[in-house]
Amino acid sequence: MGWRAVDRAELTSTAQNAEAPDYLLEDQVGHLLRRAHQRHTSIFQANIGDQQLTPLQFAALMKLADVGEASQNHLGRLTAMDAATMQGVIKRLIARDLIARRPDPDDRRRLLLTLTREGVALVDKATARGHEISDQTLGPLAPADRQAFLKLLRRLTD
Amino acid sequence: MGWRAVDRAELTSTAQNAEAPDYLLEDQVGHLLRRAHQRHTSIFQANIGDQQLTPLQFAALMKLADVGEASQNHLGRLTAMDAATMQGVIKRLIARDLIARRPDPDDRRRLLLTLTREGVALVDKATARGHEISDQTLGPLAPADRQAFLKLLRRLTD
DNA sequence: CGACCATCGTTCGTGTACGAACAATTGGGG
DNA sequence: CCCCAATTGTTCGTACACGAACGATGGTCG
Repeated sequence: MGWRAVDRAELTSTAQNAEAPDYLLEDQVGHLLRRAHQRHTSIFQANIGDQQLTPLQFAALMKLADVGEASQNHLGRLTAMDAATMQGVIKRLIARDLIARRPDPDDRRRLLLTLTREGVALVDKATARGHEISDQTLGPLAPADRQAFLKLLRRLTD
Repeated sequence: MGWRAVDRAELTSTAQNAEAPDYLLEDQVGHLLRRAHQRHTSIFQANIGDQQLTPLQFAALMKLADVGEASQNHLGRLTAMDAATMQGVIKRLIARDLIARRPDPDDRRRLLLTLTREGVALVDKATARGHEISDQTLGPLAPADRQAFLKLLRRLTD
């Protein structure tokens, strides 16, 4: 716990406002959501077992394994990425030969995405890791609280 | 609700895997945290009433108003931003003349940050907005569920 | 058919995120 | 007192995130 000495020093620093402020950052949902998400990505990186693979790339791969084939925008909606973000994610996955892209014969605007053999292999290998990551992220919660938390969290998700 | 027609089309697309996949993206904490955070930043932008002000810039301002004065790294720890991220946030706030920077006479490594008069004025104006944003983010939850949710969320926050 | 509007993929610009490396400074131990 | 480890702020590179604008294609409706 290397933070103790540091934190003690922080407290003695510049406590200008003795009165309780009317806006406490630590109590705001947005800040807590951001920090929880930060913690999750940190857990992801430490456990996914592939230094290059990011959470969004993983999400795109898993979703593609789920639906089999999809256009970029479609996959973007399924994974909650806009078209511009999708560009970069797809580009990097193609560069690693994890997915392939071919024009849709029925709609010349669309590019259909599929997993390559390497992509399928990576999905197979990483699926268990993904579950471990989710478990570890929820680790601080009592098992009985986890479903309740997920249920509430899902309501804040449009 | 302009998504209905679109969503119906999605469902008819490419349902390759009839069996239930062993990894459902929609059920993973990380994905839900990301989406909830996305929704929050969207609510923030629509309600903060300052087109240029971002959630992190707002957090830095509010925290600075709270502690009065802090070095960059110190403020970074208080707002959960690393030193590199802090660079950009501070640079933009200084460019808008919302905060000022002066060397710490007791430690020549440090740069002390304080709110300018404009910064204080903006904080005063935006505090109520901040509370509204938090309320609206928690809007989908029943009032009785909100504290329970925040309590659980706080546990996933290191 | 032809005007019109939605959708698809792309690019640009700005703003988080963060690992890594760096020079300057500080504080502590020998 | 000197050495050394830790801290501070900075820069670089990569990867999300998303608004905005764009050209190309597709479907619809008069």
